[in-house]
Amino acid sequence: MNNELILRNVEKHISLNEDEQKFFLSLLERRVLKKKTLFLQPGEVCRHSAFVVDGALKSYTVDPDGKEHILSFALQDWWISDLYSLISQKPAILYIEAIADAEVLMLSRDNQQLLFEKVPQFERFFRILIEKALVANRQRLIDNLSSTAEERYLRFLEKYPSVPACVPQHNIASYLGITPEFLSKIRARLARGEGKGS
Amino acid sequence: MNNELILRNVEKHISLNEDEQKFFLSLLERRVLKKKTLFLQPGEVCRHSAFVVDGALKSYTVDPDGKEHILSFALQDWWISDLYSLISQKPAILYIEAIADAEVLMLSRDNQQLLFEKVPQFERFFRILIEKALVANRQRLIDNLSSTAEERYLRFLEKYPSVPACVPQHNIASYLGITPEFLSKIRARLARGEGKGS
DNA sequence: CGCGGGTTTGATGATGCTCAAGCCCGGTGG
DNA sequence: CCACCGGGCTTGAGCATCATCAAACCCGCG
Repeated sequence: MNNELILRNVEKHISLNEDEQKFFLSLLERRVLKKKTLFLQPGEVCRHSAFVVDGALKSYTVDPDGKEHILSFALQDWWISDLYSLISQKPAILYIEAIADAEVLMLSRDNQQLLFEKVPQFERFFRILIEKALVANRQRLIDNLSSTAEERYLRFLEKYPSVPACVPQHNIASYLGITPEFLSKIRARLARGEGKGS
Repeated sequence: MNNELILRNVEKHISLNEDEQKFFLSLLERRVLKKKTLFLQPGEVCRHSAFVVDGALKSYTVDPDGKEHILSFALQDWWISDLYSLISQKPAILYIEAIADAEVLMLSRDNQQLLFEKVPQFERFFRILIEKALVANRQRLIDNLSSTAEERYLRFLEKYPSVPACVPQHNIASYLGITPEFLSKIRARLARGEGKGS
């Protein structure tokens, strides 16, 4: 059953009794997204966090030259949203889009407030989500400042081993901040067993 | 008077009556930091946010090769802390250090809680600080993914025109993710009036 | 004066981009 | 069933960006 997934996700950090579980589930809205459907786009205000039950999403910006820069992926069992727009209720700058057909559970900002009032533990839960977002962002910045593309790619594989299966290569390149061609060459080199120099 | 500065800083986003101002000020702790003094180091739990009354600080990590990577500067009228450690009360990974002799006003996590109870507006104020941190981080990631060092440097000058006066060049290079030598070359090129090509 | 740090300059080489072509492979229409 | 796309991945040649190393310079300070 679908709801098991999100309950287990939440119960990684807090524990709920049966009533709390039911109440939480009652606040969620299910939505199916076909590949390439936009869940959010710049200008809109982000009113929901989304929990991915199945499929894959990405969040990204498009720069003045029309190039796409991916900020995050979200596969099964991950949360995704534009945290900035969600918190501030100002217009988003990000796109959030389905990479593959997907199914998500949406929690609106209003329902989240209700949840906080009735089950204060959730304050803790979502605080932890923000912490993780902050840390991930910071770590990624440091990686970009200090490592080569090959190192970043290897670290990416360690950290998100399940991503490459669901996500086209050129999206991973965009996430790493390199061109698809160059990622391809890195992979070729690694496949030949060369870390870097023969 | 020193306290005027922080009051005006806070009142950019919320407005306080006289009692609230006094209460707020009573929770702050003044501290003077000599150049090169550490305000926070990895392993410690970050218990304070710091408002810079005067001088300059930086936050950074040191990678396995011993290279320093600067995450943020803080000059007069800025806040600085390790947001992750502060929120989660887990050990920090960052250093925070005085670049020049500095004077800060510290707000401890406990006093911050008191403040939230007595003057709930401050919830809003600190939420705005987190939003800004998130946005700045995101924007910087995108810049690093999409722009050359020269573009990043120019954008840095626009965004923080007052920083170069207080901060040694090699620190700016570290912030931008390039070597001091290369930053020097960029500056030479720009000084010659060449944006890039003759 | 001499020392030490930060910045500059130059030569050389690695890293990553651009452009252009080829390949693989799953659809789609005849 | 096959021919033909078209999108994504790969390959290669040539070029821009940026790092490394070493030396010189500049300047404040003991």
